Amino acid sequence: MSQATVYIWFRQDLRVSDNQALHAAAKMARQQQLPLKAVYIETPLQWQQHDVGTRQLDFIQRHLNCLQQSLAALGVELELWHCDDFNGVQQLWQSRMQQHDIAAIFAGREPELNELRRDQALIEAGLPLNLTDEHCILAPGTVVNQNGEMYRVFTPFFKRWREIASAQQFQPVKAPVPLGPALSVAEPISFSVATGDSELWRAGEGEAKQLLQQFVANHAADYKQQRDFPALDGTSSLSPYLAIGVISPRQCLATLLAQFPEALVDDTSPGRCWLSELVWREFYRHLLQAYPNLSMGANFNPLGAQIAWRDDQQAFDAWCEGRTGYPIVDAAMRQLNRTGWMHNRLRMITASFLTKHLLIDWHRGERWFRRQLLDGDLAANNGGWQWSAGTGCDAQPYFRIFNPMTQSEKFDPDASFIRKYVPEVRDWPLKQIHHPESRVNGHLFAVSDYPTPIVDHSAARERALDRLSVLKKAN
DNA sequence: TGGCAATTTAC
DNA sequence: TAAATTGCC
Repeated sequence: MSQATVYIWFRQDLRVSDNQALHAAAKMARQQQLPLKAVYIETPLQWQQHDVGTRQLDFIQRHLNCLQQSLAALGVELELWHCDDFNGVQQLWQSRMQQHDIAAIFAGREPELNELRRDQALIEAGLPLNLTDEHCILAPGTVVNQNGEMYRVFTPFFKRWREIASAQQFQPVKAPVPLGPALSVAEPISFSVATGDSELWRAGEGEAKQLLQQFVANHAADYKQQRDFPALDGTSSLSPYLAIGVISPRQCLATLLAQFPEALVDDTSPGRCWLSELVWREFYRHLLQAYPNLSMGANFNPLGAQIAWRDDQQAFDAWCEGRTGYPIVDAAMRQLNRTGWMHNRLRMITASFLTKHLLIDWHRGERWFRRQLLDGDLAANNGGWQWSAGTGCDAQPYFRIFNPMTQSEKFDPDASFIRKYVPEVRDWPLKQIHHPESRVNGHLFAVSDYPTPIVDHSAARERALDRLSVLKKAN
C-alpha cells in the first residue's frame, strides 16, 4: 500500500490562520513525514435540502479559490470532491480509504444535527476523523450552570461565559509554515451547480482580517450608539465571513481585546457591546448542540406548535418581495434580496412583521432568509427567528409586537435608508414615509405605484395578541 | 434588543 | 397640559 496521507477536510472554517484542524494536520504530517492533502466536498443535494442560497455558494466558491492559493503557497493541494449528500460523503471516504491508507483526517466540528451525524457515522465506520472546535470561542457544553445544564437565558450565560473566558488566553493559532515547495494551481475550484452573485463582498482571508481590524479600530467603541441605525455603517458586516469561517470568532475576540483589554471584566468597557454580540452567536450555537431537535425545525417552546399560523401566500409573497406597503419593512426586504445581507435591527423588524402582523409561520421566514443570506447560518438564523416569533429560548414575549411606524421613526429618522431601497416613496414627506397608513386618508399620495399597507397595524396587533396567547406561560 | 394607554408627576 | 411612570398585553 502507498504511503499514508494526512487529510485536512474543509467544510466551514475556510481559512489557513487560526485553524486548529489545519494546524494539527500540518504538525502530524511534518512529524511523521507524511503527505498532507486538503479536501472540500461539494454536496449539492444536501445544500438544497438545507436551503443554502446560491449567493452564499458563490461566496464559498470564491473563498475556496482563495484557500486553494494560500494552501498552494504552503505546498498543499486542495481537491474538490463531489457527492450528492452526506450519505455519499461516507461512501466517498470509505472508497478513498480502500485505495489509499489514510493516516488521519482533521476537520472542524459543526454544530448542526445532520453534520454531527455525518461525522459520527464516519467515526463509527472506522475512519480516523479528528474534530476540533473552531466555531465557538468556548466550545458548546463548556458554559453551563451549576447543575451542568445549558443556560436558558442569555444574561447569566454571558456572565458565566465572561468568567470562563477571562481566565483563558486567546492566542490565535498561526498559519502553518510551508510543508514543501509552493505548488502552482492548475485549475480553479468550480462547483458543479449554478451559483449566484456575491460580488458586493470582497473575498479572501486577508480582506476579512482587514475588515475586522478596521471595525475594531474605528467603530467598535461607537457600536452601542450606532448599531441600530441601518443608514449608518455601524455594524461589523463580518457575519458572511464568520458564517463560513473565513475568520474565526477567536480572531475577533483577540482583536477586540487587543484594543479593549478590559472588555471581558469591565461592564463599562467600550468593547463590551460588540463582545455581547459575539457571545449571542455562541449562545445560539451552544443551544443548537444542546437541543438537537432545533436543527429539525422544532419550536424551542413546545407551545409554539399550537399556534394557528395563517396560510396566506399572497401576504408571504408581498413580504418576500418588499411590497407590504410599510416602507421600513420593504426597504429591509429589498436590501436582503439585492445584497444578500440585512441589518440586524431590520431583521428584527421584518421578522416581527411576518410572524406577528401577518401571522405567518416563522419557519417560512427562516427559510426565505436562509436562501437569500450570504451569512446564512442555521444556529443564528433559527435563534433569531424564534426570538422574534416568541417561541425561542430567551425569546421576546409574544405580546411584544414591534410597531413598524415607531421603529421607522426611531431607527431611520431621516428615512435615508428607506429612500435608498424604496425609490417610490423618495419624494414623500417624512411623516408619510414613517406612517404609510396616513396615505389612505385621501390626499396627495392616493396615486402611487407603491402599495397601500397590506394590513392595518392596530387590527393586526390585536389579532396577533389573540392568536399568540397560546404561548402564555402557565402559572 | 417594546408598545400602549391609563395614571401620576412636573411645570 | 405635556412629560414621565406604571401595569398590562
